Amino acid sequence: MKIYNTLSGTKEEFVPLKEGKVNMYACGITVSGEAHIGHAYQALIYDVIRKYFIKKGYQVTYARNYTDVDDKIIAKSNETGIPADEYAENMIKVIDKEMARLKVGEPDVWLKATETIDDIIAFVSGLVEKGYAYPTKNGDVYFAVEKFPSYGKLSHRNLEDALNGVRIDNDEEKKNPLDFALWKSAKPGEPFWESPWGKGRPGWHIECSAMNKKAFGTEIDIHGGGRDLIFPHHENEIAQTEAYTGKPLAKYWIHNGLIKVNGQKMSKSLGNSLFLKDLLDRYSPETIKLALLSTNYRGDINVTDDLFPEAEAHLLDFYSVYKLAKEKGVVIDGEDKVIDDEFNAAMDNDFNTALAISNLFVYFKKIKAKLNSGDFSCGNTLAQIKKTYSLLGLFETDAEEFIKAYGKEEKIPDEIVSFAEEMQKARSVKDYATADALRAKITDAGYTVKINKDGYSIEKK
RNA sequence: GGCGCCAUAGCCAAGUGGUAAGGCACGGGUCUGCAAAACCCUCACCCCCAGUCCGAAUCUGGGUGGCGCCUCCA
Repeated sequence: MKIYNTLSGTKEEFVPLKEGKVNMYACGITVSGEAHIGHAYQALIYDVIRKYFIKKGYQVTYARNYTDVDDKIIAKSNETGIPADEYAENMIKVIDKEMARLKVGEPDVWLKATETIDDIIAFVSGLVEKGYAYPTKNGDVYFAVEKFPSYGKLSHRNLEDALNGVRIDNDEEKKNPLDFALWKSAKPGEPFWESPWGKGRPGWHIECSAMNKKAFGTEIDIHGGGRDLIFPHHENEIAQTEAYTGKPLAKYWIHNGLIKVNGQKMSKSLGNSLFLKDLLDRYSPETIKLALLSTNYRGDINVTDDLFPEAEAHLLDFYSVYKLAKEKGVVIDGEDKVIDDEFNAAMDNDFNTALAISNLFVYFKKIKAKLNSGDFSCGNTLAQIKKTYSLLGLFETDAEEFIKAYGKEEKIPDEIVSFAEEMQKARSVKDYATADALRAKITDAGYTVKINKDGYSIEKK
């Protein structure tokens, strides 16, 4: 099994720290707003990865966090008048609900920054004691990057490189512009906790280090997150944890690509964020998953107008094969080892869900051909596809239900049906002028009539 | 400016040494009064240059182009 490790920049054979066990951690959401498609993508990927490890027989512990105290949350709190902790708590509930709607599995361990404050303070104290961090007279505590020689090893930049890019105004109290806050003193009106350095709250990076330590102790197998977190977030996590524990934070670092919308980065300032809620209102959860998993997790996904509609059309097509098989009396049961083997082979190569999904088209094409030629020996294959691809969250709906819910066959108004009936009558007596006129009426009303061997069908356009 | 990632047909997208999966679109065909749908078929030497090798989309070097990060970000 191969995994691309950001740390080495190569695909590596996966060897767990402890045989048969996988400890993984993924950086979750800062709950200053609702979940967007990028959050969903990230949550989905690590859930799939977790499930695959379980399938391979590993005992997996998967931890995820919520950052529930930060500048943006405080800003939102001031904006809305809702206390910051309450705002964060509500947002977590909303996000959890949406993720559940998408049917993304929950991690084994949920962590929240505000529930880890004691650990964070102990962590920061330890770093100060060891000389890796220093408090300022304002009550802030900074990590001294120069004290950590391998700073930059994840993002592959050295201190000089990184320094080169610094472009923000810096706190004069900092010894090095790259030093980052472990603890921030509270300004009037901000939420705070008592600490050896006065009233304050944790910096972003230290939360993850402390939560990781809380959940797993020292070194973990896999640490994941969005690619935008490599620098500085994950770089800083490494510095903190390794300075403190003297041991590597994680053996494998994996990073998923980001979502773009029509070629542009999704951002608040551009106003082009796609919220999970809106997508779920328009498409089935399986559609969203199929679309997102059709690209390797490391690549960016460019969401264009037809990405989701196309995925939904594919799913409808797949489900229609199940429906057809059922109608032909095929008993969907049994095993097909080839399907599962091919799936595993794809996933063993850095979780290649894109390849696994493209295989589906080949399978269904063959099954369809079989069914149409009167060969009904595909019940085992159909059963296996359901079983194997449930790992990606696909084919978990009853075929008829799915088609009913997301297909184009909606209730057709009686008027339209009667037009179609008349049209058929006209056609039977070769009165094509009348037939065409009726067809035009139906089309104008927003429907399409399809003539086929057995009669006709009407679809909404 | 620094660092990183990427570059495969009109579009999306697999493929890490042996002569290019899959999807969408296009084109052709079967069917059809017409049309739609369905089904079948067709469609790329892999950004450029040089090198390594019997052999490279796949490895090395150099270009060119795009993106990301360096400020909060999944």
